[in-house]
Amino acid sequence: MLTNKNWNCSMSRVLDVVGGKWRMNILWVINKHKKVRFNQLRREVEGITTISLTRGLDVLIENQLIEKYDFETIPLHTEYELTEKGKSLMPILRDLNQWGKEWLQ
Amino acid sequence: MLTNKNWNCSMSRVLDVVGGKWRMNILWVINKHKKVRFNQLRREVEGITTISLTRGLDVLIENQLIEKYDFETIPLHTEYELTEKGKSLMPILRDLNQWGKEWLQ
DNA sequence: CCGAATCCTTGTTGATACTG
DNA sequence: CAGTATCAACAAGGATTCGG
Repeated sequence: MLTNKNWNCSMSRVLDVVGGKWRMNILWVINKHKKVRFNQLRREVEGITTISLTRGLDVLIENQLIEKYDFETIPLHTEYELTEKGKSLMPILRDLNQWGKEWLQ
Repeated sequence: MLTNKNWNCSMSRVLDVVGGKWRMNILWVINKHKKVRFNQLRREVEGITTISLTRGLDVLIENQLIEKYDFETIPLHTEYELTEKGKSLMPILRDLNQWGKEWLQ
């Protein structure tokens, strides 16, 4: 998404990680539940499709904001959970959300 | 960009406004100068082209985060400045930037 | 149940050239 | 100086189908 490395602030990297259409919302819902399974996530992030959810989770895992736990059972069972890094972003997400409520009706 | 209206938080609208590739950086530079002209902005937002700058400014003006002042002289002279709404976002941008520095090397 | 693979549509960004 | 017009390239998102 973003490639320019010469900026004088870290905003570009931040948006690389959480700037997509769904990613902040995915984080939001995971945070609400602490641990959450794939299909529950899909139900609660309203409007998301399985592929967008998969891609969003992939990016968040790559950047270590969340962790995936794979129980190798049949049927499959996976859980997603915030890492410390992910948790450290939540206060800012709350502020952003609050700002949106106050200023964007 | 974003169209889903049913989310249980305002994140989607926030990203509509400031989620683009350059927009937070444009805000950042405008804030640094208080008032700034087009070409100065283009020089300081490193890597941006005139068209991307124009588009970014348009979105920010539409959403009333910045204001444009047009001095109808020859040669042309314009200035951009943050509105109260734009200023109200700056603390959060600072936090995001700081988070990026701490967690994304 | 939890996804991956494929194919397709749309949105975003950019290069270049040009204008009042 | 401060943009616009046009065209091109690519990334993001989505529908559907398939598999362990």
